[in-house]
Amino acid sequence: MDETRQPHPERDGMAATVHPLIRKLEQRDTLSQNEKAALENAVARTKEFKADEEMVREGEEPSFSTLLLEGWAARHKSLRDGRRQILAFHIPGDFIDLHSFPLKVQDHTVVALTPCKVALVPHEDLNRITENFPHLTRLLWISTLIDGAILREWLLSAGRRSATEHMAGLLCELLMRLKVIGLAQDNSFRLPVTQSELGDALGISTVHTNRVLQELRAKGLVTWKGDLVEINDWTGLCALADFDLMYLHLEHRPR
Amino acid sequence: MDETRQPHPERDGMAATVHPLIRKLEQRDTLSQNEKAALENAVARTKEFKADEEMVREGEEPSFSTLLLEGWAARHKSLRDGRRQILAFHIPGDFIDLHSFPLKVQDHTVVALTPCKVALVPHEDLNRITENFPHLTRLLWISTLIDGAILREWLLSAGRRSATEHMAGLLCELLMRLKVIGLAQDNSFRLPVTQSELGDALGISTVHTNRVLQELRAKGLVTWKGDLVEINDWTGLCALADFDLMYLHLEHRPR
DNA sequence: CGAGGTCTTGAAGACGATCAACAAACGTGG
DNA sequence: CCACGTTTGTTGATCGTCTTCAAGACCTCG
Repeated sequence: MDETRQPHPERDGMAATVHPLIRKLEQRDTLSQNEKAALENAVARTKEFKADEEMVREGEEPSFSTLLLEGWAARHKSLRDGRRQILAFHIPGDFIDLHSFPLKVQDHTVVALTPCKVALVPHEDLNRITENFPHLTRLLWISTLIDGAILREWLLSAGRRSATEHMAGLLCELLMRLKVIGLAQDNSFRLPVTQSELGDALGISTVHTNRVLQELRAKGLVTWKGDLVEINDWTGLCALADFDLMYLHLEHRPR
Repeated sequence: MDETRQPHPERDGMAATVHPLIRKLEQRDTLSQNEKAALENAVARTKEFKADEEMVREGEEPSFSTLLLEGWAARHKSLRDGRRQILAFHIPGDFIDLHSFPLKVQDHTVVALTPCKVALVPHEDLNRITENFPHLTRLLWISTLIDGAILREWLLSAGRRSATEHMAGLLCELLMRLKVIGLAQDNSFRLPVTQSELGDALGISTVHTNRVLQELRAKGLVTWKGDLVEINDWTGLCALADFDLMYLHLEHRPR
């Protein structure tokens, strides 16, 4: 069974927690017990989505934000004629619509790529956090800023990297992000995403996506076994992509 | 003389203020007198840059953030071999590196496209704002989130729009943003940006940029007189670009 | 076992890149 | 104010990456 596609129904009997978010934040700065408790208490309830379900829709004004606990999701926008661009891949620990808290209106759609489990965090609780926990507020702010930093790298890739370089860079990024939350061991991870979806993320056709992946395999950089990706030549992949992980802001420091 | 290239040395004898930022924020929500004063007081000093000077550099850890008061600037990232992507155009009222306040490290460079005047806002003052003005903090947060929303639209354009559609969309966006700060009258504005820079923003070559602009002019959508752009057919331009200004989050509402 | 989705392959064509050259505009110094 | 060099804008020709269309193989799941 595919671990990322099938969430554990009741991992060791405990209720879902904001654990992957805390892990992500603690990668960047230290959290006090109070701050962790404030995050835990902010979760009103959890919810599950099936694959391909829309989790948040463009134009909505949600009264809560959605924290991804298990599964993969993607933000995307489409043009009227159907051309679609994926704007981000999201993994556990990512707030998929935290920006709708200050912004109020959701300006794009988020879809579940696999079955997903999420925590719903009411905006009034987030408001309370901004009133009482300035440091934690900055950390939440940071998590939206890292989304922005990744977006900038994606734009650089879309504009100036070849399709092959772009794909290489995406794989580098995903490995690093998955490692933070413990979903990648060594240099391999599960990527439960179709080639069509990968193409929508790079802004290329499905056919070309297929050829790009073949090229990466032919060069001995990566191996695919089902949805299990193994990076065989990390150095080579980084060199091809001109990958510099600075943009992920993984350093631990006072923020 | 070109108004945007040549900042007024001493506009009616007053010192520079954060006025364009306040104008930008008040477009989205109401500011109290205290909040406006807190912003004004946060400005340590102003500074000027010549055209083509780097205002913030990748890898720096600035102790202040930079608010653009006059002139145009651009964020960009480059690959090792020199391919460059412009990630955003910035106009007065934009915080060009507010994200370096929570993030600490600047992950890309910002360059002055014209002579620029900026206000320097020490991070310790911003910290004080996050401690004492939660609502104002959310508004600052919003300003980084709008940058992110624009970035998502740019990524959609880079990935899925043709070069011509992309250019049309950029012109639509710039007109709307310039109107907010009073730098566009009717449907025309000064665009002190070379075709090479426009190409770096769209991720296309300079030659192709030139041909795209010719196409827009041939279709009667826009007219150029030096750096003065006039949009002759707003509806047509929006239709070509599939432009929807929702992503600019211009609505006034409690945040 | 059949059906629908996903992956793979080939061929033709479009969009945009690159190279090379020239024209126009601009700023600077004489 | 003109002369001159540099930057910016324009044009044509050729080339390459990626798209589109079409079809077939594979694979997973009911």
